[in-house]
Amino acid sequence: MSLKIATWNVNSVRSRITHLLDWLREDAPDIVLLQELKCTNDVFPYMEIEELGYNIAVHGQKTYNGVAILSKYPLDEVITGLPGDENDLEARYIEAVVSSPAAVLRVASVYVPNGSSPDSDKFQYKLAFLERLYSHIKGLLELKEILVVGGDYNVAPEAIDVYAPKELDGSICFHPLERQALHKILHLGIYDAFRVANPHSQNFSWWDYRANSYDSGKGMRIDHLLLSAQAIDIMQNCSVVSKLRELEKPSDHAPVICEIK
DNA sequence: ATGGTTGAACCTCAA
Repeated sequence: MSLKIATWNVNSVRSRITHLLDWLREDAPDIVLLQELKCTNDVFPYMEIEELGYNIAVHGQKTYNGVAILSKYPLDEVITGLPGDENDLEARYIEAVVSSPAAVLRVASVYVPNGSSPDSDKFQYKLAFLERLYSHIKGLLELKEILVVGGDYNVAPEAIDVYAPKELDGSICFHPLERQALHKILHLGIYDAFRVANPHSQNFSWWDYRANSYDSGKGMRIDHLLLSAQAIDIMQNCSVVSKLRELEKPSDHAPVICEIK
């Protein structure tokens, strides 16, 4: 008995619904963490996804952001919004407990702010968000559960995770301050599933729509599945589902998927 | 390449 858990920034769930349904049928992930729904809860395409056997928890927002959890097993204890700032109303975090026959686990879907440019206010919001995520994950890890915090972190952890590390050093998604903030989260003792499963592979999860980036291999690995010790120790594999970036009208992100025993 | 593309909603913003 194993569980497939994936994260995917869909860049509008309504624009990507055909790709999403085809992929759910083909790869049959048990749990999917979605980001950038770009819609409110009332227009989320519940019916088509439920027909494939998924339970759904959505934290939507008009136009921007929006996160969801799809699960073949029941979802309980749903939390929406990242704790730590009651003035932050952006829909960038949802968490739930999944009860599968094999195990009970806690999962979260997170959409870290892009940050725009390192000299902008949005970058300060990104750093503050990562600090709040640090505090929240610190608390979750004390529960000593099987925990998966997956999403679009908008940060590439290491040089191998970007196409041109020297050229990109200091630019958005690869600035020392945001990398430090992500490393601080990892140093709590939560593990980057892709890097644990593939210590030396260069596989990106996002490619800019512009300048033919996908075909020229200019991407970054900014989508991550972070697993607690209880989860990483039973992980079997982790990979990027690049084929979804090759379809007509793709998301600019490809899913990342792992399997736990 | 101070460009380039995409999506949502409005003709601009965020990514």
